[in-house]
Amino acid sequence: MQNLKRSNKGNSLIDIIKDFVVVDIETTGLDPRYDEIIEISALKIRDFEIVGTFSELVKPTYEIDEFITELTGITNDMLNEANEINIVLPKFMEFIGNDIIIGHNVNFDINFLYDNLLECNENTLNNDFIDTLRIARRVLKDLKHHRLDDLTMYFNITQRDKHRALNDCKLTLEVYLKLCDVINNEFGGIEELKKSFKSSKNHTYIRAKDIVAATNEFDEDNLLFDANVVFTGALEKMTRKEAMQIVANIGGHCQDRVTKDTNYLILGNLDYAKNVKDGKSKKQKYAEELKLKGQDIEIISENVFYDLIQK
DNA sequence: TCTCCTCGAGATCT
DNA sequence: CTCGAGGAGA
Repeated sequence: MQNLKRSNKGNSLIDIIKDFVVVDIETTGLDPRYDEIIEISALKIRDFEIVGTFSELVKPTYEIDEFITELTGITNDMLNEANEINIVLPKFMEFIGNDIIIGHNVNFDINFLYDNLLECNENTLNNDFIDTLRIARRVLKDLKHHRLDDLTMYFNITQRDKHRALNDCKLTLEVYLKLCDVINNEFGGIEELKKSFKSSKNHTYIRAKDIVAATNEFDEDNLLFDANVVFTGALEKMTRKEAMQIVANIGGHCQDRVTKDTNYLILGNLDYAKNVKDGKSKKQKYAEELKLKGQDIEIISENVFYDLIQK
């Protein structure tokens, strides 16, 4: 594709700070190369309080489409009266100064601003920034989604109907303050959070031995009871982890790989695995080999597995 | 068995 | 970026 380096762009920080600016923009789409900024807003924060507000519509080169009007409530009529980007940007830059920028998925906003600034022949946008999305994903691991709407819902903050930049700044500010509370009260403090980002070995590997049965009441008639079970490939209806939990609850024993004790190999979808050439993983090949030698091992499809766990 | 590497998919912003 | 797969090497 394209090699957009954006040199001198600021660094992504993980921190609790009391002085900063919250930034949000509205655009005509998601791609900075083709889409335009139609609104820029910012809040200046000192000692966790709002001390200044910036909010301006920006007149784009092309008319905006219905989808964006529906999403934001911004119309072409409103934009016709607005200033163009080369007028608004310098004022915005003066407003934010050297402050650290906070935003939700803030790279989106910064990349748009950075590229537009470059086109207007201004300086580069080199402020450091803090991304509430990045922090939320780390400290609220149990949440399935971390969109701004999900977080305002989670924290019982007012819901938004349309996407307007200034309102979204205010919501992002509240989310950031709530996240700071979570970091302090539940995560063990900001240093603990920083540490969790520093250690590069955050990649968690699901190990069969980590799955323990949630019950002692086993159905001893189930074929999977006391059987050794291995999965290969991705299942359609659930994750590997969920499937292993079900097996454990039936009284089966999950393994990470096929061994001489394995009784069932369950085949998921291997399409995604580029290094599996002929459609069979190493687990499957080894299982077939063992079966030929007379081992009590069944190679079953995902659907047969679902039948087995029904009973 | 344990640790690390690679790769694809999905998430998030409008 | 983060997660969850397969796989290599010690």
